[in-house]
Amino acid sequence: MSGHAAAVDRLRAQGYRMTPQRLSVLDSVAGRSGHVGADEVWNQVKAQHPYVDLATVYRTLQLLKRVGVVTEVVIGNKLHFELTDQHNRHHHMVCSHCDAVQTLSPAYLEEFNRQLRREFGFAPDLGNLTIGGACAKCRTDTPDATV
Amino acid sequence: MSGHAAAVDRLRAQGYRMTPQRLSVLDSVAGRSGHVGADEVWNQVKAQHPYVDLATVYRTLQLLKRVGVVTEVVIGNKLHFELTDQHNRHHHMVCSHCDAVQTLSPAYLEEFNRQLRREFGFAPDLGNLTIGGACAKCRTDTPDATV
DNA sequence: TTGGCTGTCGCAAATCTTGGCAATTATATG
DNA sequence: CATATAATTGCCAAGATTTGCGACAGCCAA
Repeated sequence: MSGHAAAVDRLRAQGYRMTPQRLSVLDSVAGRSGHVGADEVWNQVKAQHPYVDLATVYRTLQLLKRVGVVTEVVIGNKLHFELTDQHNRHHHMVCSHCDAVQTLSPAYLEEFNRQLRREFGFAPDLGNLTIGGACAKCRTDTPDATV
Repeated sequence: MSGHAAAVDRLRAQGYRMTPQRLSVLDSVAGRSGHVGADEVWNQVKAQHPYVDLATVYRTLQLLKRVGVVTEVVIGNKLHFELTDQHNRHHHMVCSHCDAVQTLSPAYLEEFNRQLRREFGFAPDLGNLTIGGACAKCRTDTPDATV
């Protein structure tokens, strides 16, 4: 729970408040090693605070994302969230056939990132990047990938 | 309209049928230079075939996407579609503040694409890539981008 | 302390998207 | 050209996510 002090600071710094509901949502996301869906979070949160509304969970997840505490990952067509880990940043490669997720080191995109900023003034939020495609196992029946 | 012969062939080749509804949806997407939302497509389709259901539009768009005739682009939290243009492939940079969309040449990602295949056996579907971030105009208040 | 300002919450309604199912229709075949 | 059959549609409803709103609580100024 002490690990949440940083999150509280981050909220405060931007004029937001830490509430029991938000703490509970944060706990839920932090309690998993991988990604969590909003519905899973809700279920866990309700165990502690049965009255919490699903809308609050969604709002909270978006808020935590906005202040950089959690990272959003699009898997299939559901949103998942994971704790933002400054020391182990990574992207995601999601197989569109089997929904398997692999992580990818940011090193692979550094040059790309620089180019976008230099040439377009566009600051990509690559903490948020999810690359769809076919994983090694599912490659067989996939037509030529487009670049 | 003659351009749709290719689309019909593509459907046929995979055992699908061409129907008036589908033709109408295709017309609607083809009639715009940029992206179209499902609701916009629906409105246009209804002008020709008033009885067409929105679900049919969604289903058709997904179908056309599956056979490679249209490309799906996630903008804000809505799905948009555009005609797949083999001769002018591009990616999208979407500003998460103002939802502005810029296109990006695939050239920027060729090396990245090769790397992913070589090192992970992962075939990214980069025809579908959408990069979130902050555009030049909205950059000011954005915290440091993460890579 | 008293107000007032602002952030939050729960609830309900709205928005976007997908799925089930019976009726309809495109297409190959005779 | 009529027929069989499997794909497709419309309609309905549910799922997933977002938004508007009234009520309430914390915090700062006077």
